[in-house]
Amino acid sequence: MPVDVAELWTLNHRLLTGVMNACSAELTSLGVETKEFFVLTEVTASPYPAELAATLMIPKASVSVYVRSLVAKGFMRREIDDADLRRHRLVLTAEGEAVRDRALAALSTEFDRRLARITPRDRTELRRILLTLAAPAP
Amino acid sequence: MPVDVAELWTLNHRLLTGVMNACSAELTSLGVETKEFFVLTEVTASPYPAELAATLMIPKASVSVYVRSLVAKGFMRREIDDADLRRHRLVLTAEGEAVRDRALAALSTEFDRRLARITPRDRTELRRILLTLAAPAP
DNA sequence: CTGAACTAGTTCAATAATGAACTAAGTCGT
DNA sequence: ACGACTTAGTTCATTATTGAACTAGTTCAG
Repeated sequence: MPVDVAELWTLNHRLLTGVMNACSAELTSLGVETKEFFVLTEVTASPYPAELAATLMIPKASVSVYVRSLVAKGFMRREIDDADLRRHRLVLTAEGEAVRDRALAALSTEFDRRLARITPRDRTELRRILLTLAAPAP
Repeated sequence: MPVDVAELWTLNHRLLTGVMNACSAELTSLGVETKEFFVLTEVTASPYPAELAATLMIPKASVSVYVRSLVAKGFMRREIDDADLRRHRLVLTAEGEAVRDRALAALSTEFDRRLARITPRDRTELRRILLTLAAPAP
């Protein structure tokens, strides 16, 4: 059976959108937008805007917007990087970490509702396969 | 090992965006936008705007926009549904089918480059798992 | 019948996303 | 230590997306 790109895309899109929609009320009450949420979860691993844009594969102009908003809400702050004055090191505030964790928990609950449909072994498989596929082109 | 929602989302996003980016030149030369492409591939299975909006999980206002553009380009046409005069049955033109197939081929080539990293059995697994996860909430 | 409630699709005004141009800082020749 | 090139980040003008209001057709209870 051939694996059809468009089908996989649609499935992925449905999965992610479905989970997101189910949690949007929760995220809204935490005061965080969908795109901002992904910045919140990645910023510790990739603490500079350019790095975030690269890992999350979103335009850096968009990262600017999300970071500005997150800073305005008090979820993170910019620090000048002593080693390279062009760079803004992004640091989560305590509130930012709390919101990230609560949002992650809400998403996980909904996602687990779906993951419950498949076996634990399948979950590990899925992660392994996606890790391989999503790696940058060689 | 816990499966982290945000991680899966990021992986998915990277995979799909990466494949799309690699093909954007091809799609552009075929005269079709990314979102429009998914409408093109789904319209045979879901020939009405409202149905498309539901399966693709995009707002119906957006479907309106994409369909308008695809019709303007001569890739599909609207027919009034005899059974329900409110409905627009969408039909691909010969050119629309040709473009869909060529776009699908381009995407598949790029996607296969990535799928080549995993075994055929894993591909089937992936599809099976996503089918289960992406089904509408019970 | 009638009209209230519903559904398909569109339009439009408002919002969100982003390419391109820009500023500032860093690096590397020579 | 200079100029040419590269990189980080922002800004802004433009385009893309979409919620909400709307039109038109359908359904169905009374």
